[in-house]
Amino acid sequence: MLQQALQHYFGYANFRQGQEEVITQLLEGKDVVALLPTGTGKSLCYQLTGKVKGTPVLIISPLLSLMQDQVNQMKKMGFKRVVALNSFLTREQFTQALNQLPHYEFIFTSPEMLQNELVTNKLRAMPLGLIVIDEAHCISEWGHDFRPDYLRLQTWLNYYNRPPIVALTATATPAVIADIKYVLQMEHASTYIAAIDRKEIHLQRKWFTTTQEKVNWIEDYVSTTLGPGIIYTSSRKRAEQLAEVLRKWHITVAAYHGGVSNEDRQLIQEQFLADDIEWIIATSAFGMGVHKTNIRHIIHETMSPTLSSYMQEIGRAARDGQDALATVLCTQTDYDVLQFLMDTLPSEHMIKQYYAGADQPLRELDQRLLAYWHSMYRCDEAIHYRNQLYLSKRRAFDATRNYMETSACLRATLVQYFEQSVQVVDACCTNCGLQDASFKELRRITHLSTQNPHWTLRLQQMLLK
DNA sequence: CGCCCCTCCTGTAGAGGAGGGGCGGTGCGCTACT
Repeated sequence: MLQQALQHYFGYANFRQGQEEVITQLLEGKDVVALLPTGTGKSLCYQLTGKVKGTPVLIISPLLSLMQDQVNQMKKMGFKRVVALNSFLTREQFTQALNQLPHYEFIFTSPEMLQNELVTNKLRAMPLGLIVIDEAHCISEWGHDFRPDYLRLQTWLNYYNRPPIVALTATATPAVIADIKYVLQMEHASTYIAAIDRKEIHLQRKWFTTTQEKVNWIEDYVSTTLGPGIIYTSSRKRAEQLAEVLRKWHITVAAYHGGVSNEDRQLIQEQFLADDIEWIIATSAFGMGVHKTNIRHIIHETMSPTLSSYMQEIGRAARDGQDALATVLCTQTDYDVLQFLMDTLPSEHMIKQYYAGADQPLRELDQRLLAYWHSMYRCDEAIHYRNQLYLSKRRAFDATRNYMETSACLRATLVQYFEQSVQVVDACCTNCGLQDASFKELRRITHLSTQNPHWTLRLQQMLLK
């Protein structure tokens, strides 16, 4: 029966890993948290459920660009009644979309938009068949210290007769899954968890004494190695600087970060997808919704603050199943940068001042978090919450530090953070006999993507060194 | 931590160095202004 629906609406004969299990549970009216690897068709889970139930589906998505992509993709597939309710719409378009909301089969929106009373009233008045939280790890990753509207979902979803919820993600620790269930008010949800280990991604770690040595290494490596690849940096400025350095080698690169305009970001992403840009130098802004299959290298100029974000960032490589190399470059001073990036919570003093109504200069982010806490907690509760949050960030940081220092298998260290087991393969990482950036290893990795005509040129450059 | 920007100092004119201070990452929607 479900198989027939799959054939009828999508033209596929068989389900992929996890899809049938998730859809079956949803059709039985259960809530589901599904950790499915990227590229296994997460969106089919809610698309087919919506079609079978014949009632509108609400999809809560973290990025406007992601919504736009999915709407376009669904329209291409022949779904006509699809809308993205967000700030891209003009006032007129917005009013019109709102008035016709019950006529749509799939409604995409942001957690922020759900704080709009008109939107909420409209959605409550219509018979939703399913609520989807796309990229659900954002609840945990962003909700607590960046986008509190993710946590406001807890209140929003608490209404009589709400439809089943499915939370979809590709990367989540058991703690994050517990947090997702708590915020979404679905403690009894079924959980589908796929293995997250990606043995085709080899892990390399390199230590340096100065930042300049890292830059030299990157210059040397990228100028002799074919992409496509992504270099993650810890600041916008450094991304721009590195891009500048690499341009001197006539490599097609682009810097991508929060300071780049929306139009340029879209252009860069399209060019990267089309192999017109070979290397992207980016902050953590880059990656979500990038469905490029042949990424061969992920280099971290500075380690990600958490192993969850590291896993997500390297997980963008090798979606075609061929080998890829993820390299993290480390110096002692990185710890301070990482700690700085984690220690951004409002202080206890700020909380007390805020609750006392005292005038104090606040950064916009602190203002936002304090306003949220004030709406939810008493002063002592807010302080307690803040300190708990600090401790959990501390623990996450300790795990990151351990990855940077351990002499154990890097893959095992990473996968164990997600409380899963690992299948160690030969030369899986620096600590298991992977050749570090020796000439031979470079050539082997380079050899994996030889379709690019520049390849022979690059080889000559390497041989001349 | 390391970096960049700003101010101050020097000693009478201008630029360059010292030193203090702040910043560093992720996005939505809205409003006021061009």
